[in-house]
Amino acid sequence: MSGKRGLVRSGTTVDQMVRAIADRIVTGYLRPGERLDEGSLAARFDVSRTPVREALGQLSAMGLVERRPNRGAIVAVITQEHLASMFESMAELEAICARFSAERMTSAERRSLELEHQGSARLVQLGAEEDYEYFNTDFHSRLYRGAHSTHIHDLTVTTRSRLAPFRRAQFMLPGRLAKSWQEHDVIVTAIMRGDGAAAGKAARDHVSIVSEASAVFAVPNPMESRLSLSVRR
Amino acid sequence: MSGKRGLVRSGTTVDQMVRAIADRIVTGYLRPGERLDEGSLAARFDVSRTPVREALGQLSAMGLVERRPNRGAIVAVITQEHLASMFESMAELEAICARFSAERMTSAERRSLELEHQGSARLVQLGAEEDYEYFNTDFHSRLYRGAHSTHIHDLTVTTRSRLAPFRRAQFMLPGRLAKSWQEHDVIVTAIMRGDGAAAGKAARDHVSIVSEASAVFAVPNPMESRLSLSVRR
DNA sequence: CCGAAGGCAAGTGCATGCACTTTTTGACTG
DNA sequence: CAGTCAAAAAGTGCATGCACTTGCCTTCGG
Repeated sequence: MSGKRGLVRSGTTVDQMVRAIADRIVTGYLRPGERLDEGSLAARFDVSRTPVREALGQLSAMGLVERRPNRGAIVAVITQEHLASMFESMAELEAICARFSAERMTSAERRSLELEHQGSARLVQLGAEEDYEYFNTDFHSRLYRGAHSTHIHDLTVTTRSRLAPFRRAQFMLPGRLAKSWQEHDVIVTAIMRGDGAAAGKAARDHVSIVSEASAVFAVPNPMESRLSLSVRR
Repeated sequence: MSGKRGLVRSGTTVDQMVRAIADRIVTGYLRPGERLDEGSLAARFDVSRTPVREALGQLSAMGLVERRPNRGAIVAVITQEHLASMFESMAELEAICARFSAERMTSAERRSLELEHQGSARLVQLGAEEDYEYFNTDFHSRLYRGAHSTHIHDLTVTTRSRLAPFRRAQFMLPGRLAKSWQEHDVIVTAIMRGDGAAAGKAARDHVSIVSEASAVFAVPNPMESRLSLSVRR
């Protein structure tokens, strides 16, 4: 090995590669359809191709990249249809989490949720988009954890991360912050009074609205992004 | 390479390994906690360690195996708690599929579902456990597909496969076949009349019952299965 | 007889190399 | 000048090798 790795964090090299690549995909730095060349990635991270290959395999198992035998890997291309399906699933998963949260959250969790939610009102007034986005992620995480079910939690988190590249679009819409807060408010209120059905419905509606906002920005046709990559080279 | 592989089916070597190992885990041939030695697996399938490692990585990403850095891989050990969480998720996912099926199945799908379901009554009368199990898998697959949502379908299928090792126990209970058929019947009836809510509830209840039946057979403590492996060597 | 230290065997983690497949390129032909 | 074909280039798939880590077992001091 050529000494210590460049950007070491923790875990094995493969784990680091998985995180590094997943990060770049989820944040949109690597675009759907973009070619993932083993050699280049290996050079880029200063490792051999072996761990890169393993990382790509795992990412492919997670659905973040697509692997065509003998023809390399690309960042997973998501069709309009599949995207809709993922948002739909997300809405259902959030609904489940909200419902369970309403039924199962400890009083400490409830207090904390409400407190944070009320605090976020300030961010809306200030129009602090970025801070609100940060809070928003936290808010949803609380719901996932509040369901007190590790597997539901995992399914939801994974689905959410796969949707991440498509969510960024939503905040470009005017008045989005206030709207989002209102929707959160309905969810929180339902949870506070232990009304699972209402919390579930509110959460589902919340996601559905985000979904509609994002759909507009989705890639209409896989071909497009596939073409764009040749430019990059 | 040492000529053609022993048990070739299709795809790359790694894919075959993933399927082969996943199969052995899901069917219970490999037991939770059992050691997965790279060298032995490589010898067993007559490949080098490289594809075995990749396969284990992917299986770990899928949650079927657990990898401890520098300390090898074992078949994922599922705690009582996590198992409960998975059954719970499964119930919710099945509920979603049933609800969507009730709302979205084409008339051809409905007809076919009902036909197959009615046909399975014979298997119950005959007490054909194995055949019924085969039909049962098919029945549920129809519901998953009937939801017309690829992502929900995927989530459900993966969760189901992870639960597979724990489901085998259910048919040991007497009168299980008739009970299962009755439960299916409620689901089918609700789907036929397009009643999503009823179909969802029925499907959820159906899984919950299986869950209770299986829980009894689950490993009470991870330690136990971890110990059993040393015997096998 | 118990426990710590050290060495050994087994096994993992990654780099490298070679065979094979796909893609590209460029000369040649109709 | 477009189309075809072959050879080179690029890139993937797997095997092999070596360094390192872990767990075990021996050995020695207490």
